[in-house]
Amino acid sequence: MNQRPEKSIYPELNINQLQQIEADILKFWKDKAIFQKSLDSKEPDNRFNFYEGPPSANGMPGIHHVVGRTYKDLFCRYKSLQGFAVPRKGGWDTHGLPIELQVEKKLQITKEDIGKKISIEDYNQACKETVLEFQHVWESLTEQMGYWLDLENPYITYKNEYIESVWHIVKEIANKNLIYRGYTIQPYSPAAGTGLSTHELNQPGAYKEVSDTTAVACFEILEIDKVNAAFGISIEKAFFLAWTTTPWTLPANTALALGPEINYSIVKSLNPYTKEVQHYILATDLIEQWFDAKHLLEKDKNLEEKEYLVLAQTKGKQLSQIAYHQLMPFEANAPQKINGACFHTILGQFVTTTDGTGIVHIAPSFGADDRKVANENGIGELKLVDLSGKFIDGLDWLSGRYVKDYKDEQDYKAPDIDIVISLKTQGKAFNVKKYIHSYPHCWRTDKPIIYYPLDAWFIRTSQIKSQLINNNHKINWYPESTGSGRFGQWLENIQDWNFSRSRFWGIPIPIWIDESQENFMTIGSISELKALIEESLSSNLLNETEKQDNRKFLDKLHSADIDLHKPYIDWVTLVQGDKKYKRVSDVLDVWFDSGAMPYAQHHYPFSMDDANLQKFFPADFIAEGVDQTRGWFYTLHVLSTILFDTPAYKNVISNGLLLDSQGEKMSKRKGNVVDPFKAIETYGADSLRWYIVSNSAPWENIKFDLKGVEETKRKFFGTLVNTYSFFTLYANLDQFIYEENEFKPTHELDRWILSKLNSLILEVASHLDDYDSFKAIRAIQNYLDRHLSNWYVRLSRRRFWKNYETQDKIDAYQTLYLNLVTLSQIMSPFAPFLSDWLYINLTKSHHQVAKRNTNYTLESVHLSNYPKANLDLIDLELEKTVDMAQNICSLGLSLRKKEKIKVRQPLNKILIPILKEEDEALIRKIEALVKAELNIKTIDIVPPNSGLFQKKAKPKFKELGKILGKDMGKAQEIIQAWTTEEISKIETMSEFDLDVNGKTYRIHSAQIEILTDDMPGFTVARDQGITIALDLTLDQSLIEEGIARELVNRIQNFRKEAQFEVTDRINITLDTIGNTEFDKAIETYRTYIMEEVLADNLSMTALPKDSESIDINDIYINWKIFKI
RNA sequence: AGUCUCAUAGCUCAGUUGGUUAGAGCGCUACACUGAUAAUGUAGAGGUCGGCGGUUCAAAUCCGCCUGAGACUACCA
Repeated sequence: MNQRPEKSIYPELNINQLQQIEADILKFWKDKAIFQKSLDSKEPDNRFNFYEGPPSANGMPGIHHVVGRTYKDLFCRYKSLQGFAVPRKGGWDTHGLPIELQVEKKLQITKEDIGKKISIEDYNQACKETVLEFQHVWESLTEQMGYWLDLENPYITYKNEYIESVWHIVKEIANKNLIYRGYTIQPYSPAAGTGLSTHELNQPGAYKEVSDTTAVACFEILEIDKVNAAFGISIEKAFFLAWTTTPWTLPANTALALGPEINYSIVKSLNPYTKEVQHYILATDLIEQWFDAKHLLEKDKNLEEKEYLVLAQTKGKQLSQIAYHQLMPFEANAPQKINGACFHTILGQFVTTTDGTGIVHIAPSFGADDRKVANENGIGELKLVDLSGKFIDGLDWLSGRYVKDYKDEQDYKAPDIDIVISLKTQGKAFNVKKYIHSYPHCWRTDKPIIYYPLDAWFIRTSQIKSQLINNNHKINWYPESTGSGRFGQWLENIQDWNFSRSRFWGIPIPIWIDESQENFMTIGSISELKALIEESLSSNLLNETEKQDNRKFLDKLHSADIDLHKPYIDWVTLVQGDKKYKRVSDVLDVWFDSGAMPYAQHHYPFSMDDANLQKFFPADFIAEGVDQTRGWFYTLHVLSTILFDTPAYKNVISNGLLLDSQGEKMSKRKGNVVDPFKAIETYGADSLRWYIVSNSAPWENIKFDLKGVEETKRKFFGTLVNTYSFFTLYANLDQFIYEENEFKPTHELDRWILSKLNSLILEVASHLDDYDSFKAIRAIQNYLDRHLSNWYVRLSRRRFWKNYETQDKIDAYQTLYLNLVTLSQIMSPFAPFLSDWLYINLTKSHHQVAKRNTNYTLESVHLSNYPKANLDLIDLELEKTVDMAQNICSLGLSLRKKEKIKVRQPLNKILIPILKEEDEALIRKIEALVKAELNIKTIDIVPPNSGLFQKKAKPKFKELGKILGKDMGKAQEIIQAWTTEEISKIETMSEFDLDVNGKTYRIHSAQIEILTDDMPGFTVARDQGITIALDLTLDQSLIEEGIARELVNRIQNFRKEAQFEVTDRINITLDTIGNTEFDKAIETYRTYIMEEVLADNLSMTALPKDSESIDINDIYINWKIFKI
């Protein structure tokens, strides 16, 4: 062995250094602008476009953000390695409700205070300051986790350029006549005077258990003939029964809905309040809900109280379009006030018989479902409650009363009560009772909400449904099911997109509407706005204030501090023709902001023309959480379909969610959140990333457990560090430097691991091309752990120990080096830090000797090219053979274990029976390996027909199943019962007849699988078709060799404990205390022992009794060992 | 309520187009190995593949229903 050199070529590496390495590499990337170089070094038109879904930086990032970003970074780095330029512009989502709510909380105000206690200007300023409050934290996480993203020039959605692009898009959509004004039924809080988002409704505690008055109302039928016809009866008067938990909506009733396939009965009974005999229609299944079955009569008679009779039954579809009398007619809800048909029955699939009467009271302005079914049937609607929650004028005794107690009035009486009393006295109520149910409440006022029609702007997405679906088919979804299922289903049932929000902090909708509320115009750019303002100023339609405001805005436009947000934009009043246009005060849905990102991030079309945009559009790849399906994924898709009729992205991963180790969603409330910074600090970003990716496929949920990260670090990175350390230990001693051009491996192990390596290169690439990072990373793990470390290195160790330069040793170095460098490249998308460290430190030495610029002389692994598989080096036959060797060794070791014979004790031979002559050559190839690994002298191969072992046969089910069909089971029994002789006979034939259940089948021998079984007289082990037997007899020479090996082992342990250097030489004195067997063993193996332990002298002398002693197979000897 | 996903060892997960001993890692137990050593090997215990039914010669795998977990959307008259 060479002397330890002064300088190491390859620095040492320890598992505890990983965090320091990450910090060093980060600094290196920054100092040398490696990210920028990775973009610049590629052919600019060979682009792989990635879109970053903008996070909002108004809060701390969580560990789940690391998950999505790991996948984003992984595939971008991989594509970069493959030679693509992968621009990755960062972005920040800056608008939206969560931010507004956060600011309201911070300022301790509510929405109503905005514009009163605080000016919109100040409010929006506060939002702007809040929204990027945590930007530096996000940037620091991005950096620390190794997510390469252009943070220098991010797109920010509140910037004027961004807003202008969005305006352009809104105008484009308007130009296609896809924008209209309408209203939506939204949760509305009369107490707070504001609409609520579903998000607010989902606040904990928003749903409360309340006790409400419910009523079953009786709607008297007008067209009784139709009822008689449908039931085949003849009566004069009948009622539909409909149940409601909100009697106050009954004046607004305009229709009744029945289920087409539901059975309805007509029941004769007394009205419980008026005691009149009447006929009622309700769902058959629900009769017993309202009538006591024990009072059911078989035959008609004079009805007593509670008694009832079922006259006839029919399907709901027979009862459609039947007119009824209005339940509660007033002036304000007279038919002429209704903008459509009214007071007849309609059919709705949503009607169920789970509760109520199977007939649903429809008040279209107070329920989304109601409105939908009403629209479909041309039913009109009534808005009988104003925005403060009061009944409007024209409703007699109801007018002016609050629907619910919004004001905490002293003597408040719910209109519900008066309504049901009124119905009772008129014989229009069948049942009235209290009912406890959960109902949404306003989280600010604690008052019940109502569903109320509010003005809103829509994009006619339903009109472009087929385009949307068609374009969705062009997208590769990972997993596929999200695209066809969740997203596809959503598109199939698409509703028009309500893209307006009556909030303040958002992109102002660039729409101006005239006083009639019928005409509107859309502004698509700042210059257009400017021109129109100037034009409007010359019109005499504007009053002085309006002109002043316009001028004020114009001044702002000309100055540098122009801000397109509210309130400034609301100053603008426009004139066109003879009409004055005021701006719609709403802002855009934030999802519109992010969906516009492909265009707005480039300030398209103002700073980038169409031709250039096409270079960055559509995205080749995006990745976000599955919860974005109806968020970002959707709005990207809608906008690109409208603008260019193409998808906005070609490949999309919808990654799963991050749950805690119990499978529960992480939330601050539960206190089960994991701090990403802490995780990175403790285990390193590489370990964290590796854990995430190797845990499951990207689209599966992850049950996150820090213990798993630790295990990853220990298992994978520990093994990697060990393998590298092994290499450097000897490579430094021998001053090894890789020579790339002259390498022709000859050693079986070298050829094998290189074959494995090249197979790995192909396998990883093919999985990553499928966006299956999980399979890719598992392949890498398997290769490193099972093949490179635990087989190649373990078996090759002796080759590195050799004392002199041989071709074999150089080959071993070359092979291991090649594996390590290639591995650093393959794993670089997954573990960008350590892989770069490895690459840099392994290739540094190579830079000087390299004759040209190659894949191994680059500044960083991330600038290198994905290794090209050398197909010539892939030898599947060899890979299979080594698999067999591993198998044999494992079997051999298990036999030794069973027989309690240490591996250090050499044994004479093992026996391996083979079924085909050609297998012998295979085994001979790996003979040396197996012999060394199992510490045996020879391998005896037992030829097929030696009669020494038994055979077993098994049908090949896949092939024979088709032929034998039902007889398969019986055939299996027959075949497995065959004796060794019968099997041997079958083997000589290519085909034979098999009788099963009286039928004869012609079967090929190849359709039978033959296995080796027992070897009588030997202890055998069997697995995967291989059987081995171990010869356990020990002779004197084997025992002596065993002693020598034990001694070497003890001396090596001593050297280690005494912390001798690997190269230190020693002197040994031994005293066997008269044990002649030991004396003889040591004499025989003297040279072997001295070589193994680097001893210059080995003397056998008596030592003092109190000398250090050592135990070998329960025999004690004394020794003395010196370092020279 | 609708749409979708998931359910395999104590834990985290594999299991290709259905094919006969259902695998790996962790953890546990025992033994071994050890000049890569906070590493490693071998072995053991641990599974009616969520339940029921169906298709098939053959089901963890395909189909139906149910149960449980989760996501999104909507909302209960």
